[in-house]
Order: sequence, then C-alpha cells, then structure tokens
Amino acid sequence: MAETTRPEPRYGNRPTMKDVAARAGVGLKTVSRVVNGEPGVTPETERRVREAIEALGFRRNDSARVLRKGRTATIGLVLEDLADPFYGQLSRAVEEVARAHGTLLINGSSAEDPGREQELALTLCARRVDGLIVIPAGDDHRYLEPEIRAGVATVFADRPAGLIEADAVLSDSFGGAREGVAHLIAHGHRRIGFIGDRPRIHTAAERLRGYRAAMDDAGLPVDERWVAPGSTDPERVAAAVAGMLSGPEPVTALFAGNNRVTVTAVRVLAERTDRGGPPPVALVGFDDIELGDVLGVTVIAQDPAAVGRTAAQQLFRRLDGAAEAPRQVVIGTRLLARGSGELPPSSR
Amino acid sequence: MAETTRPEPRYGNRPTMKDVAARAGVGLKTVSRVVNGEPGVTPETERRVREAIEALGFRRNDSARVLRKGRTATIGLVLEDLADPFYGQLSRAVEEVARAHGTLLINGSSAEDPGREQELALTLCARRVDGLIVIPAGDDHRYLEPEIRAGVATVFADRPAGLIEADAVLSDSFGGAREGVAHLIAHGHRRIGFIGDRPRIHTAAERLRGYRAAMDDAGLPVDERWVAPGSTDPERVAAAVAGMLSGPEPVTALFAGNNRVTVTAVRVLAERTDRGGPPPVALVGFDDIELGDVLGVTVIAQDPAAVGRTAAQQLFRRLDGAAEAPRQVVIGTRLLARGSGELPPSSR
DNA sequence: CCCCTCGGGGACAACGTTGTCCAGGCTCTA
DNA sequence: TAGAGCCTGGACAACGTTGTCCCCGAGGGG
Repeated sequence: MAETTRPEPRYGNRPTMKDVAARAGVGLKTVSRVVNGEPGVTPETERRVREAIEALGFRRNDSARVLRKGRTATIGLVLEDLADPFYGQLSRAVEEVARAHGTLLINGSSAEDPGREQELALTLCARRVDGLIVIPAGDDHRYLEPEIRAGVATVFADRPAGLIEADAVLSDSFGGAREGVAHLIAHGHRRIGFIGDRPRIHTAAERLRGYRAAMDDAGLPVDERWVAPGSTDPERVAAAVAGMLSGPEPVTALFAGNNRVTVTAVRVLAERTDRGGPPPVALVGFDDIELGDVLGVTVIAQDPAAVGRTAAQQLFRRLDGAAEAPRQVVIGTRLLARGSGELPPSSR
Repeated sequence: MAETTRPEPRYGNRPTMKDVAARAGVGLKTVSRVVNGEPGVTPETERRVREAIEALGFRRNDSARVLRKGRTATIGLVLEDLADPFYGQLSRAVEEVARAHGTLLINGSSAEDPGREQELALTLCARRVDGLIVIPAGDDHRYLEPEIRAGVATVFADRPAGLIEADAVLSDSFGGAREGVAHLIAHGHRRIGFIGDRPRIHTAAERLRGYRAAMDDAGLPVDERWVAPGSTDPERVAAAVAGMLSGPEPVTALFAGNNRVTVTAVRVLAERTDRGGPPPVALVGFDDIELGDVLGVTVIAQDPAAVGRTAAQQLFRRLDGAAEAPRQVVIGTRLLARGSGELPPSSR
C-alpha cells in the first residue's frame, strides 16, 4: 500500500477526469479538452469521452479548476439582512448582472454587526472571490486594504466606505430627506418629528442632516424633543412616536428615516385612529414599503435595484481593468405623494 | 526561465504559505500548523510566523484547502426569487443555521425557470457544496440523481422533489387553503373565487385542492368560472378578479393562492372601493403580507423561517451521517383573522 | 558519558485540473 | 515518392494546501 493521504469520504468518491479517461481509453488532457470545448478532438473520440462522462456521472471539480486558473468567476455581496425587502431587491439586481457576466454571486448577512461584516468579507476573500460588494455595517474598512491591494475589486453600496478610498453607489439620502420634510412644510406643518436609525449609520446621519436642512431652509426651529435617532426596534419607535404626539405641543407630522421605522409608524398611527382618537398625523417615510400605495403612505422612494445594478456594473468595470480614481455615484430618489404626506396640520 | 504556466494576473500575486515561510525563516508546514492552530510550534516560532503573515497580508487560499481536504464547508440554496420576502426570510433562516455549523451558504434564484434551477443546482455541485437545499421550479429532479449518489446531501423545501425520493419540508398548503375557504364559508359565503399560481407548481395545486375540498365539505358546487389558476402576473390577476366580480352571479369572496396574488387583489379591491363602487368583497390570502395587520387582510400565515430552519437542520443531520429513509416534514399554517375574511356576503 | 526518548520542525507527495510541449500519423504538394 | 506541414492525443508540471513520515537536537536516566 503506497497509498498515503486519503483523509475522509472524499466527496463520496466522485469520478475524476482520470477515471473518465481510463474508461474512454484516452488521455487525461483529451477529457479536459472535451469538457472545455477546446478544439483538437475527433468527433469519434469526443463521443467516447462523453459516453464515459455520462456513465460515470462525472462533474468537473471547480475547486481544482479555480486553483489552476486563478479566477473564481465569483463575486461576494455582504449585506445587512436578506430578509429585508430592500436588500432582497438589491441582491437580486446584483445577481442578474453577475449572471450576465457568467459569474456566481455569494451573499451573506452581517446582521448589522461590524464584526460579522468583517468576518464575512474576509471569508469571501479567502474563497478568492474576484470582487466584493459591501453594504457597510461598520465604519472602519481598513481591514480590507490588504485584500484590495492584492487585487480584490471592491465597491461599496448604499453607504460609503469608512477610512478607505473606494467606489461607492449611494442613494441621495440627504436630498431625499430634505425634499420629504420640505413637502411637509409646504403643506403647512411647523412642528415635524424625525425618527431615524442610529446616526453611526451614514445614511441615517445624512437623512437627519436633510431634515435639519429643510427646517433651516424654512426658518423653522427644531425642538430636540422632535428628533429621535436610534434603533429601528419597533418598541423604541413606537415609544418615540407616542412621545412626540403627547405633551402640550405635539408634532403634527412625522418623517420616518427608513422602511422599518415607517412600518412601525404606520402601525402605531393606525391604532391611534382605530381608537377613534385624536386627529390624524401626517407621515412621510424614507424608502418605499409594500402596498404603500394602498395604504396611502407618502414616501421618498429609493430604487434598490438600481443601486445594486449600478454597483455591480461598476464592479465588473473594475474587473475588466478600469483604473480611474474611486468614484461615488448617487442614485436619485423620488417623492411619491399618496395622501399621508399631504394631510394638513391638525388644529389640536 | 524554467517557469512555464503562469496564466493570468493570478489573484493579483497574493502571498502563499511558501512566501510566509520564507519570510519567517521556517518550513512550509510550520506555517500551516500556525494557521490551523495545530500543536507542535514554539511560541517564539509562532510569533515570527504571525508577524510574517501580518506583514505580507497573507490569507489562506480556501480553494487549495478544499481540494486537499475534500470538504467545502459550503451548502447551496436554490430558490425562486430573492426579492420575494417569503424567500428572503427562508434564506435568512437557512443562513443562520449554516453559520451555527461553521458553514457558508450560497443561494441563487431560479426565477421560476426549471432550466435555470438545474443550471444553478449543477453549478453549485461543480463547486462541490457539501449539501443542497432546493426550492423546485421544475418538476423533474432526476438530473440530481448522480449528485446525490455521489454524496451531495439534498433536501427540498416548500415543494417536494419531482420523480426522485428525497427529504422535503413543506407548508401545509392543502390544509391551510381548506381552512381558509372553510372560514369564508362559515361567514356565510357560497360563491367563492380562487386565484392561484400555475397548477404545475405543487403548492399551487395543493391549495386549489384545498379550496375544492372545503367547498365539497360544505356541499357547495364550484362554478369553473370561479377558479383561475395561472401566472401571478398582476395584470392576469387583476383581470381574473374583475371577471369574477362581474356578470349576473359574481363571487362574494376571494381566496388568493399566494402572497403576490393577495397583494394584487388587495390593490384591485381597494381601487374598487375608492371609486365608491359596489359593496366590499371578502378576502383571505395564503401567506402573510407585510402590514397585513394594518390593512386588515385575513391570511393563512406560513412560517417561512421555520421551513428554512427545518430544512437546514435536516440537511445537517444528513451531513452528520443520518441514513434513514427520506422523509417529509409538514409545517402547519395559522389563520390570522383581521377583518377582510370576516366580511359577510354583500347583498348585491 | 552514552544511549534513548521526546518533541519541534521540515521534506515530500497528493488533491483534480489546465497550460505547455512534443510525438506520431496523416495529408498534401513538389 | 519524399518532405513539409497539420492535426490528434498524451506526458508532465504546476496551482496552494494538508497529511505522513522522518530527522535532529535537547534532556534525562543508567
């Protein structure tokens, strides 16, 4: 027994090209030629090889292929939570672009945990993805520097990179929020509440900045009790809404900083109305929600598919060798007026 | 120049263990020992190796590792459309189980195209995933037989496998639909419409069967004009709804066969009501939708996360060597009464 | 003081594929 | 008919890692 290694079940003992070659009575390289559609094989030989492949149920081992060729034809996408429709659509758009380039996509969720983001991104690098699209959870991406230097094309989406220079594709959070709040002001509101995600998150900070800019543009003061940045946890959001609507000078309108906040706000406001309670409160949300049209919720709509598509296209441009300086692309937002944002201030 | 091959940029010339070994002044295997936390390395040597790793930005090449070890620590998930919240949640649940097992998940969308399902599944097999979870788009999975025989653990989710024996985790489509339709009957409806997905899809057929069973249980006849299986395309669904609500004997209630149909139905019915039109129509949908509570839509709720989690757990049981006969697990559904399903029949 | 043991470290082969190079047989032409 | 290609097919090395085996040096006991 000269046999040495053989560690485990070994892919359940799959046939290799060598086995196919033996069965077809040809050389190893000839099988490789057939499998890869390379020229230089007689039809008769090819037939024999294909027969053997069929009979043995052979399938080429891509790990070995990758090792030899140096390219994996794979890109990675690190996102926040696949169960969030926003990221689902974004991911899907990336997948389609990848597919068009004959490339496989691996996506994973960071669950908004910077540590997990890093772990995931580096795992993907160890698998030697050709490129990486990252939707940041953290705000320090220096850990990616060695990878980028080693040739992993990297594009950030939805939020910019932290502490490194890199391509990024973003939605216009600042402009969108400013427009949404201005819309409320145009409909007569003066006391407007802002409920957003943690300001450590770039988009959340930008939206808050847009809110303040719109108020400032109109010469309106901002009472800090109207501003509630923090987690998107439904309980926290519900409490914030309740807080802003109580007291001597309640807000007459709300701006919700993202789709999860909007959903909770809609729910809370609906309960309030069901109880035959106080007059309705105007609402504009950042990012569209499903059935928003039916519910009559006015939103600043982002285009997650466009963000994903654009990021993927930029990534493939880099993979094709584009070497310009890193650039930021901003995807515009659209105000969809559906009723909730056009309510006049209640008379108290 | 004895150098021969060197095909392409080669991962951008990443350092290998050999480079690390050279820099640290140790043997190749010693680096491997450090990287894998194997015993038999002096602290001093380990320190030198780690320093070299850091300095060079070395990261182990998992392709080579996989080739050598024979296990990829990767599973694949073939689903229909990642942008659909149902699959997003399912995928996320699978991801969490995989993560707990130190395994990476690769998911891809078949776009409901059987050809794409097969292409994707076989691509994943070529990458030597250890296991595969498939949400079928097609109804013939014999193409997977060689893979399964070769040792790829395979579990089907949401829909059973076609023409092969395999584990499957399903929602109770038949029972759920039957319960939903019975609910409408209990609220006085006699003419109930069914709008579902293409009956080639197993779950769609089961739900239609559940509809018929409930009608039959109550001794009610089914007019074939009330039954509209087909695509979930909004236009088709809208037309079907319109058709059922017109004519001399319109239906007084609708059962929607899945979340996409429900969404369109809600939208169409809302428009009808906005126009101050005819009396409301009762609606029960299969599968929950976002904000269904706010909208007051009665649904038969599935638990996509439970389906995904259960399928993943079964997969890992197989990977751990479980060898019982293939088995089907059925996850129950829950009726959530929220108003739309409790409306009485309109008096015309 | 010598031998034996033990433990750290290194040489080597092998995983399955693909790129290079060459051998042999064929055809075509001078 | 012989020489010059051309076409088919195969031998071999290399990709980066890990498993096996062995060597060498230090330390302890006889």
